[in-house]
Amino acid sequence: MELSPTAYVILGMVSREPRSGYEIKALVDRTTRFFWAASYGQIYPELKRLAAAGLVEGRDEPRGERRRTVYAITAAGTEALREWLRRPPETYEVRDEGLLKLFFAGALPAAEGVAILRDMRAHHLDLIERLREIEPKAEEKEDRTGDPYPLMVLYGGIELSEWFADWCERMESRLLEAAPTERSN
Amino acid sequence: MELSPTAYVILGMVSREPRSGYEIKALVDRTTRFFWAASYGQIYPELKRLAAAGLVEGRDEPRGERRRTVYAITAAGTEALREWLRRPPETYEVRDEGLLKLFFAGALPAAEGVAILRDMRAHHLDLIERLREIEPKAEEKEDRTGDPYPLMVLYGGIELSEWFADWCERMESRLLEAAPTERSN
DNA sequence: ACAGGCATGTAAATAGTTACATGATTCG
DNA sequence: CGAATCATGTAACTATTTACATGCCTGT
Repeated sequence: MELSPTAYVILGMVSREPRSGYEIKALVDRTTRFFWAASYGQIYPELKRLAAAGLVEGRDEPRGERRRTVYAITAAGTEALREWLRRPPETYEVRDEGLLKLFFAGALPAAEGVAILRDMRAHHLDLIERLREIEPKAEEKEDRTGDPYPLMVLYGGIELSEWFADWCERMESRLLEAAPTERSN
Repeated sequence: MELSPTAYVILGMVSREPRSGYEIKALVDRTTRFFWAASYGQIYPELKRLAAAGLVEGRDEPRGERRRTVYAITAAGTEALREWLRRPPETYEVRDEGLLKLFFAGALPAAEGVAILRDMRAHHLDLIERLREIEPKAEEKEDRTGDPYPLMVLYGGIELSEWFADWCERMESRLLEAAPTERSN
């Protein structure tokens, strides 16, 4: 049985403790979103498919009058998750409109490539800030669970963004050296 | 008129010289594919839409009996491309199944996270090699056109992959230090 | 009373890939 | 001659996002 990567995101998210679709979405938004996003439109139908396949089990756990279904992973689900984790990854995709614009920046008057690099840099700086906001929670969680991987991935994301922002800065300087703001020295 | 980023890829590709859909696809595969892919299923219909909108112009230029339509950018097309280049980028998406697996690696027995990092590292090393194969062609092209951006982006991609491969290596060592191959001191 | 968060879900639209069909040309 | 490449295109499928609908609960 072939599952989509998004199915494994869900499996992974319920593997430590049972969660509702809503909680899974919230968790994804705080964690994997940066390298693997998922929307309600995927999560709820996928939960039903996984339940039908016996990889998770839903249980009604209403809070007051508000209905709520939490899903727990089954033995078969744990097996499927591990089996996936052991297969080499297949998808590695980047869709970066900034790099795309930079690639075509030759269609613009000389100095304007610099503006693209500045936008890209600002974006990564902003991303770093948002990732740093997550940090305390992730650190606390590592202390509680002893699982080093989520924090490792978070630090990796921060470092990567720092590399990217730095690269933008270096390329900006290089462009400015090559074409010194128009009439210079 | 709102165009998709893929439309701008096409506009960018025909902005320097007229090209056929087939040539555009081949170019994309050698260049932007690494941060913005496009398939025939997108390119041919999009070329017709762009032609209908007056942003490109198709001309029949058969080679022998083999029919062939090359598309040239129009003044309006150049304007649309420049206008897009000046807008700040919107999309920045990464879909990295390796990072996803690493994130959930806690579901695996201790030592196995290392295997994921090794797979990721191998992938980036391989990517570096493929990018280096493109290098000579890109350098030669920069000499011919004087456009520094495509090569800049290519070097950026290589450096990024090098950073990534190095990070994998460092994280691998860290895991091995933390859990020295089972039963230690 | 109302805003905001909790909770589940679906319909419609958009995006994108894959596979196929067709046929010419070139090179070994 | 056959394989690879040039060349155009479409149909079917899969994935994914967005927007909406519904309704309860908590805090101000």
